[in-house]
Amino acid sequence: MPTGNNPHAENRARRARLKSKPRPVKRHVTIREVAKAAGASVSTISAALNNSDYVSARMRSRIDQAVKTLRYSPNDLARSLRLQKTHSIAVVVPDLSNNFYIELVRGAKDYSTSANYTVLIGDSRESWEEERNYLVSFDRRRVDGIVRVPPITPGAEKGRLFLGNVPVVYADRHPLDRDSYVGRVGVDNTRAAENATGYLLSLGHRHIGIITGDASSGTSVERLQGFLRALRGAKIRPDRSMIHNGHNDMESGHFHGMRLLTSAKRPTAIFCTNNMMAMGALAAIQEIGLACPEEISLLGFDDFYWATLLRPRLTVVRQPAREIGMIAARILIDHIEGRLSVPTPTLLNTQLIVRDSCCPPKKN
Amino acid sequence: MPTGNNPHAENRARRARLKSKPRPVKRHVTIREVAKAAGASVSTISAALNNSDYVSARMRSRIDQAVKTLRYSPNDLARSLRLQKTHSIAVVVPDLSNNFYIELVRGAKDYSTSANYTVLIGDSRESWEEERNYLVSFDRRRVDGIVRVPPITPGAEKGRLFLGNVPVVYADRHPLDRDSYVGRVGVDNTRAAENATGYLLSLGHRHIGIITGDASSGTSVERLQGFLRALRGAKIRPDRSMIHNGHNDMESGHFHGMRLLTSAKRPTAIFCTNNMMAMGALAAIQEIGLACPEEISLLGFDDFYWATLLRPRLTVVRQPAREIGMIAARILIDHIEGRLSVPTPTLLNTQLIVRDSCCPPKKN
DNA sequence: CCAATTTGCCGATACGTTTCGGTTTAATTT
DNA sequence: AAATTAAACCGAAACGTATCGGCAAATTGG
Repeated sequence: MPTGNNPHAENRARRARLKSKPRPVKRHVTIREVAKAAGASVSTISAALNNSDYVSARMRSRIDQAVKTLRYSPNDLARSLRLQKTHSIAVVVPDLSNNFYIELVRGAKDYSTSANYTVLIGDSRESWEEERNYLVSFDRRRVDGIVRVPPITPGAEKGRLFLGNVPVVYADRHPLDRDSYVGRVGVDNTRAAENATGYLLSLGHRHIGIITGDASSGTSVERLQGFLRALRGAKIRPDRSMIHNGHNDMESGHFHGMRLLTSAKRPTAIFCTNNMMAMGALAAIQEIGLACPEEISLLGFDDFYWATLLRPRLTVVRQPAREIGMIAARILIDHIEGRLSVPTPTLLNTQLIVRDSCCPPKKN
Repeated sequence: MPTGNNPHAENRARRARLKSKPRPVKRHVTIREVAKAAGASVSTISAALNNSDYVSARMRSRIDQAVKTLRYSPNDLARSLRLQKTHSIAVVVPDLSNNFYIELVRGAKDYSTSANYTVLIGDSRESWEEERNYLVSFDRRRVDGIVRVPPITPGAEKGRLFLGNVPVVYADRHPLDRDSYVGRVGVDNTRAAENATGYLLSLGHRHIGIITGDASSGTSVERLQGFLRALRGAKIRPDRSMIHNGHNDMESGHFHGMRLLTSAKRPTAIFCTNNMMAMGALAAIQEIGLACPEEISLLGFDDFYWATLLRPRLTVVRQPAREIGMIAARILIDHIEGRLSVPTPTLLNTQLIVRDSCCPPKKN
């Protein structure tokens, strides 16, 4: 029995009022109704459901029964509100149609699941505005942390959004300027690009074009630097006209591929710093009707499951996408749960997957 | 000033207690602190933020000020709890690495955004268990509705989960048994498959293999039926050994492609009822070293952006993936907001995209 | 057999919002 | 000038859950 003066009438009245306006179809069953059905108090139900505390076997089975017949589904909104914790993280990537990010997301998801966290996915499509929308939305949802792969586009991130106090770990890409984060995981881009370029050099190429991402991204810059370093190592003066900045999508790979292939001094090889641009460049090659690799070698970054279906089968630098996602999630969750660590960048190894799209240049 | 007896001490104490255990790093700014900073009451802040009600220009600017300096970010958990509405829907698809579903998700997302709804993405990877996890998780999050593309696998959905009262619309695939839903959108699979098969017949093929999905899916069944109907229309007895059931992934496309291609009476054409299996079959063709399309024609279902990069460029039945997602979201949201409609299936048009992977069979 | 534990359960409170009904002050009407 | 109305704001009560201190009853120890 309620101890105070009877609040039932009031409750009823308020409820009716609330209902009157937008007329929600059907209410969800609450823990209170379970309590009534099981002849127990709300707190007991709660205790039983979070199987902690003392609750007798008899009571527990009565509760299970009630839960089942009422089809009770706990309200995570209320739960998270009370707990001041959602047990969820967000992963925001720039392009879900890029298989690399799917793998990354899946890695993050799998780790999170094993750590009892839920994952929310954002797909910013290389747009700062879209990404911002996702970030504020996730922030308002009070995710416990965010794995972020920011867009790369000129114009950069204007306004510099501040997410409350949500910890962020950067994966794959990272911003150039000092941004606060609790972790960062990716690959040693400079070394990977240097090695890859070295491979082309070893085949005998001296005139190599590169299609890389925008210079506002640390990742793109590093890959370009690796490229340049390899050239310098081989005593080759980099040719300004051989360096093109794309947007990490197929279209700009195609566009800049076209420009490279139709330029006065056509390169004998093209290095693309991500998979989408490599595909775009391949499209350009096919369109012009050049024989690949005989007339033009093509080297990509990121592997993808249909790379072997292409003709020629694409030679690429493989990044461990799945691991990047897993480790990003791990670092993030470790931080959330107070297992601190210094935010030193975690760098994973890349691997050059040699297939058919590169060969020595034709002598002329 | 508080009117009752001073509750501050108590609050402080409880807060300390709450904090003591897992030690949350830093609390979020609440509307109450904004109220204090702006010298207004909580209800006024709320009114201002949801720019409704009467709030003077002066007050509004004071509030804006406070919001900005405090970096206030409203708590959507509390908001949704109070509102009994999350303004979000979930989209659960079976395979995010299949570009078809990315497009579908993006369509749903774009429509939802325009209707002021947020989208949560689930990727069940063709696993009933995974899908179930997503569904109950989204249900507990109290999404307002779900766009569902269930997995296709033998073993089917055991236990038949009941999501509270969350409205569901099926997209692309739909279950065979009577399941309750508020809408369903896809294509006329039977007709699409019949037309596609008709195209192969018109090229002169009489011996056609098909790789389709599991028979537990209405969609797969319909596509198979369309195939059979076309054969019957051409007075051809379907050959049981030409019909293979895969799992809608590349691996099974490869597997069954192999079996078809190495069978005693090799077909002159193969029809795959989704894009992943088409790619798998192509891999098999390449592996065996058959000339496509001269020795074996290949026809796929679903278009994808790199279909023209493959050699031969793939001929496919294109489904309007993006539209399917958009319309699914529209139907769902219409339902949520009480704009009712009869749950009659919405069928969109497919289109046969003729490229290079089909040609008349060789005379022998 | 009584005191001290332990076991099993319950009531009340707070998490951060929104909303409804009031209340005060200012503006308008009679 | 008094009475009505409008404008601008506020207090309190939920939304559904978890937790903490209490309180009986059952169990134990001496």
